Amino acid sequence: MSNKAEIMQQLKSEILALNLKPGTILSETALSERFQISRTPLRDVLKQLSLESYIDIYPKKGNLVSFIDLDSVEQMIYLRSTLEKEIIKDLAVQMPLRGNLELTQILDKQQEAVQRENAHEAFLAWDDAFHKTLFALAGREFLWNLIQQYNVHYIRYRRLHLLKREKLEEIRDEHQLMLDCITNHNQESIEELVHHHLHEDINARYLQENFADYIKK
Amino acid sequence: MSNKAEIMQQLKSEILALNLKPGTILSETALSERFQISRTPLRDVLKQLSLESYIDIYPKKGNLVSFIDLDSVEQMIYLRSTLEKEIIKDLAVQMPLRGNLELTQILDKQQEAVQRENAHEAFLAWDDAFHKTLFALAGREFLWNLIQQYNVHYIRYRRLHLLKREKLEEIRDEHQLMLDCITNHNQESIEELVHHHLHEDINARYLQENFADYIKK
DNA sequence: CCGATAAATCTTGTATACAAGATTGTTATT
DNA sequence: AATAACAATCTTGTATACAAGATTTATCGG
Repeated sequence: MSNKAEIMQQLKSEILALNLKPGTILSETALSERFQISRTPLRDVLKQLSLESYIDIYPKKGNLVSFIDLDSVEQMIYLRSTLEKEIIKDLAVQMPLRGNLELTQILDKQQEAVQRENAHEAFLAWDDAFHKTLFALAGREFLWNLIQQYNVHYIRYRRLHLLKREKLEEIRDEHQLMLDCITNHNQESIEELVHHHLHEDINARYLQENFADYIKK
Repeated sequence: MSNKAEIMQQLKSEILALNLKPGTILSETALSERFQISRTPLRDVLKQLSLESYIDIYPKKGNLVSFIDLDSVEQMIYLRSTLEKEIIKDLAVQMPLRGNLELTQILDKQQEAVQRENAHEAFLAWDDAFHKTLFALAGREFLWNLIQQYNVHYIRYRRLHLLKREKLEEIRDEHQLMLDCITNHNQESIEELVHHHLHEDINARYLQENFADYIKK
């Protein structure tokens, strides 16, 4: 572990996995000892992390792992919901041939994860893969990547929800319904479907009560 | 002119105004002499400029003002169009009381700019103000700011179009129509209106022919 | 003259010493 | 004991010397 890209990836994944909890101090000197590298390249990494909202830099005071910003979460859900409605409607008009196969394979893997115990991580990964593939098939990978750069708060928010199996099944089934709409060229139900799919599990109160010290006030 | 924020603002505005042309080399030593500051803080500025696509950093080679990426322009227009359809529909359902006055005042100023000669800059500024205010009234300033961080290519693209007066009048009139839809709670025409408004002046060929050396290949 | 190789000179990347602000702890005074 | 002033020690911010890669120039051989 020595170059900047690796260090950044490492810190990002620790923050997203909540191993580095919101509020944790990331001091330059401590990190430079941990990664055996000088402060200068480390500052590059921290600068980028702050631009992507992983950390907050307080000049001459220190760097804190950012608290989860529920407003940001709501805004990103609105953005994703709006965009995905449009993208899925586009796909219902025309989709690349390979699309049906790719999406079906992902749904199979996700179904597998629903059945397994302790497969929460895998489930979320296949969930992401499904949505990312929708963007890609519509030629909107650019916008998927743009969203990812602002998704720290949303990703951590979602990870804190431990969803019951029935909920996982519902999510997976809704994916199936989306694919059905696309293949049947049925634009009618898409808006409501996508809106429900992305807004359903907003439960700010649950987080406020159980993880108050992770949340931005 | 000495602190980092000022330097960044200065470089951003020179790039957006195309005073710094795409492809121009921004060497650290040259900039450090110009701004009378050492390379370290300058590198912070350049890092951020690259993350917002103002420049491209080629490691150990140099920093170039980025070429205008027409794909990015198209993607951002799709994003804005999709979002603004939703936002204006939201406003047609409910808008803060102050909204009507604020938007009307902006439209007046923009009308003034249409009449004046050589008011192209002012026209574009009021155009931006109108759209920004729509976002703000809908409680979506967060998303407006997000878009701005990826707008280098779109802003420069739009600036290269020298629009005729008839075109300016059309743009301004469409703004008026949008406001009418909102106040009349008329959701019907919004989709088509917004789509036409943002997609109309895509004329990649014009740029390709007249500013080929500004465009990313 | 042409081409290849090497050297000089660009560029940015990294390490580190020092500057300066913020916080903490201590001490003196009431 | 409480408070104010000061000092020590944290933190990050900046300047600069040096390292290392990339490019250009020069030199030498054919």
